Amino acid sequence: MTVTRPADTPQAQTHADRIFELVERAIVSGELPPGSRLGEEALAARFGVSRGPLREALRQLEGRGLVVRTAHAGARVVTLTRADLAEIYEIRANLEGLACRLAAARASEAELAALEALLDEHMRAAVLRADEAYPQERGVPDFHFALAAASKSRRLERLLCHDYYSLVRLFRHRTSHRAGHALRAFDDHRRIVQALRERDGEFAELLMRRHVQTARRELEAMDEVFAPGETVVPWPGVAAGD
Amino acid sequence: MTVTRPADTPQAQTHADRIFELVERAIVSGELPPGSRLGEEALAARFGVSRGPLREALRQLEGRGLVVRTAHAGARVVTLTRADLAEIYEIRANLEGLACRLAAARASEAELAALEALLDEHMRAAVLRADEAYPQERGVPDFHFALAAASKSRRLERLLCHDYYSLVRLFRHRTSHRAGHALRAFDDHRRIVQALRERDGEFAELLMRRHVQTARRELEAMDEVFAPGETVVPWPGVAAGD
DNA sequence: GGCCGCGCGATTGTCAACGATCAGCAGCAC
DNA sequence: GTGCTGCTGATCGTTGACAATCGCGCGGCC
Repeated sequence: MTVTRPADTPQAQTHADRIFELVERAIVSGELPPGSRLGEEALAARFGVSRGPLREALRQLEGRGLVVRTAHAGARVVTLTRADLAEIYEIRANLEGLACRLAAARASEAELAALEALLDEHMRAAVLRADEAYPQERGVPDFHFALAAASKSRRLERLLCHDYYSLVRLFRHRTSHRAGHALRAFDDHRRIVQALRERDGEFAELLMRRHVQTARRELEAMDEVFAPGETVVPWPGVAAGD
Repeated sequence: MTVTRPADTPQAQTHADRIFELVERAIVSGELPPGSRLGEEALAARFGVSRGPLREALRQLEGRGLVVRTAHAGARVVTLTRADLAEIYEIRANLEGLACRLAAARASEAELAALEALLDEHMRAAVLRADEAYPQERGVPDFHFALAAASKSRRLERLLCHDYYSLVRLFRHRTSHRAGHALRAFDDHRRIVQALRERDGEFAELLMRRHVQTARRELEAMDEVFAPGETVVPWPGVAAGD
């Protein structure tokens, strides 16, 4: 009983894992803006570790698409273009649609009830602060996360929540999220859950695809998502190489 | 102009990148069977590098889903279960379907012609050796690769050809690929290209989904894909944890 | 005056050694 | 005989230092 569960305690995490999460959070939150250089020594000093674990974390972040590395030239935070947004949301629409289709067939009654309770909670939160965005990372779990879990496909869930959500948040982190968007999104979610209730996978998939595509169009409409100032090219030098 | 292109010469590759590819190839080819332990020192000695670059390569492989790492316990080649096969092929069917839909709308005439030429070449190769499998990694480029490229979505292409194809080959590497499968697959491919020619994205998507799902069912039918002997559980100890 | 080559600084890639942690086993108490 | 405890061997995680490479500014040359 004196054994501390290594899977639960953050102590069991190795330094590289912790640095990975910290840098990921810094990138997604905008603290490390797109295109900014990630010097190894500087980052290592900032997080109080050596360059070894940091390099491993950087490799992992590269695999997740959050940083781009060029040999002997260092790592930078990825700079996403309009084409990237279109591609990411196209893929995400399909994948989340698949999650809906699977969830309609596999979700348990308890999971459906949990989804509905989640919607109720979101509505209450949205009513409380109408000017605020749709609740995210405010302690209240995300709708898309719960839905991915209900698909009962661990790989799909990991792909959606672990790999792609960071990229999506990279786009959303500076959007002001006017209230109209939150209400429309909430309505979409409600309709999707209803389709899930009726076990109509095809319809749920269609609704989810349209929901994601709507979000894409909304994001594409605002320019401030991409460039902080007016720099269209990520950084001078290698741009169209790969 | 005297500059040797660093992106083309293999010299520009760092050790970690090279080790990554080598270990990936060893895993996919079955040289490192599923569940086998990947001791750092042994691998480092085998490839003639230190443990530093090797650890980076292992991290990258973990991110790609080819190895599983547990802190302080080492890395092992991933052992894919029947559930994994179902999940992977379900996702792949959707993604390749998406690639078809995009390719139907975006592929240039030259790309379509190249796809048809590829099919001709495949047919000739299949006719030459009817007992052989569908031509793969024999110098002749893969059909699915060309199609992913034709989708004009770099991220989708990377996801399909770079991330998921290794997993698929992990399943296929020991299947004997009887001739019937090759012929049916070739016929599927021909029909898909025809739909692409007619710019019928919906139909091409449907065909591709069924094509992948058929491959899935065929793989599920043969037991030798999963366990080399009769060990159903990957390795004793932690099994259902994650 | 403009362009080319070149050395220097900074940064990355790599290595070998140190401390930390876990699995397995011998030994002892019950 | 059985269960626990402490050790030991091996392996992983981490560190600091060394070598290789690239970008950049200076000087020389056309």
